[in-house]
Amino acid sequence: MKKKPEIEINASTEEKIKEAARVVFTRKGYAGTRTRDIAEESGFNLALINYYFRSKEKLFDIIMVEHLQLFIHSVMGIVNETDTTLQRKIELLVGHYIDMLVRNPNIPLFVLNEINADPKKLVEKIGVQGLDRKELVISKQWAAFAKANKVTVNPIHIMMNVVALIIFPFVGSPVIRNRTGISMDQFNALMEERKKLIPVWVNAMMLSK
Amino acid sequence: MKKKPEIEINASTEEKIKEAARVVFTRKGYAGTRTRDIAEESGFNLALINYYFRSKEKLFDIIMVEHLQLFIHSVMGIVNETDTTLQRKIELLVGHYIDMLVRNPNIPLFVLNEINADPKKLVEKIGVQGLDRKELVISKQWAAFAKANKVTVNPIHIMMNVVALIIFPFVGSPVIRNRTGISMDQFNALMEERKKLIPVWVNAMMLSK
DNA sequence: AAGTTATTTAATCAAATGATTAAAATGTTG
DNA sequence: CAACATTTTAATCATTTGATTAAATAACTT
Repeated sequence: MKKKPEIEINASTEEKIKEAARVVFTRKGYAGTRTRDIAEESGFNLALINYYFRSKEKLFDIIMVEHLQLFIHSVMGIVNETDTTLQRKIELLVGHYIDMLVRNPNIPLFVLNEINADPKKLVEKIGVQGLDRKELVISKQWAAFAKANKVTVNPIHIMMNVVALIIFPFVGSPVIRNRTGISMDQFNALMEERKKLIPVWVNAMMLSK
Repeated sequence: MKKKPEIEINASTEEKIKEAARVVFTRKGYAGTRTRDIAEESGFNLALINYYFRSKEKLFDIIMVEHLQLFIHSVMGIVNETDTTLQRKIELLVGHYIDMLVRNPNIPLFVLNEINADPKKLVEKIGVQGLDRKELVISKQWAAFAKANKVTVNPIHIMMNVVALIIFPFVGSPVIRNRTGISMDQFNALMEERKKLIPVWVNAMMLSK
């Protein structure tokens, strides 16, 4: 029976493989990734990745779940605060996501891609539900704000816009950098600016007639 | 020697294969598509697709070029008009692209994906340059507008925002529909609304302090 | 150190896949 | 219809690729 391996035996190798898988999957997608790519990236033998994780798909699922958790993590906390204003929440969310995306710029395209490849799978497999939107504090705050300011636009538009303004630059990064000729550093500086700009823009959008 | 085939012999088959390839490639990406998928989708034998187009990659390149042309097509005309206002140009561009995307909702993710997979390839292979931005009429219009209204924000932000507001909903469509529970028809209705809303929002953004 | 378990590797399999070939079917022309 | 060109197919190859196996190596326990 197991002696030392109480929970995780020498996490090093397993963790290295996962990290390599994360890199390759995120860059090339599921179909574009060969298990041999992961082996090479990790520096270990091909058989190792099947020894630790039973199959390419199992490994992929693990990576995907971790990515999605990164997306959802800590957000529920923010949106359900009772004594934070709607505007402040938007500031917090924008800042939180842009920070995360600067660190992991390839995640959005990867996630969107795989969701598109098989919409059901991720909805079923990874129950991302649990957000009964109408019950969220932020939803009520929006309703109150909309009423007070006579906002008539469908809130779905505003939601889409906030997400679009945050995420799209990262998805389109190669095109943007190619068309504008800016460097990666300059791009990141722009993203930093957006942490302050997006909330202002969103506010202007909500109040525009 | 060739008799009737002056230019294109029975375009039907070749065109059907291309159409099938367009469907499958756009939905599954390059790596995710097997030549057999295209054969099946087209209703023809596998060898046919290699008979008409020399290889999977050649066929893919053709599809990709057509998609990119669809993107660039007619836009140069709009942005270089001399007697159309900046605001009106934005309205025209937004309308043009949303119409196109409602008809071809899968193109953006497909294109972004493949650009990400190999940024150089598309830049080299398909010379999308030719837009010396500073020389465009719309650029000068922007400069004038910015000066007149004391706009200080980097124009790259505004460009990114316009593109983001147009394209992102289509890229995120599965997620959006899943989270909000709206149907495809309702989604398209929202997109229709955005043709009028986005120009207003963009204006509000440009003038927001 | 001996024995046991965990880790890693090289070699190999079977299925999937891009591509080719040779021949059959279809159409076209004189 | 005969001769020829074009279009389509079935069969087959050669690689690639996900996965397994059996053996070697390293680590740990007593």
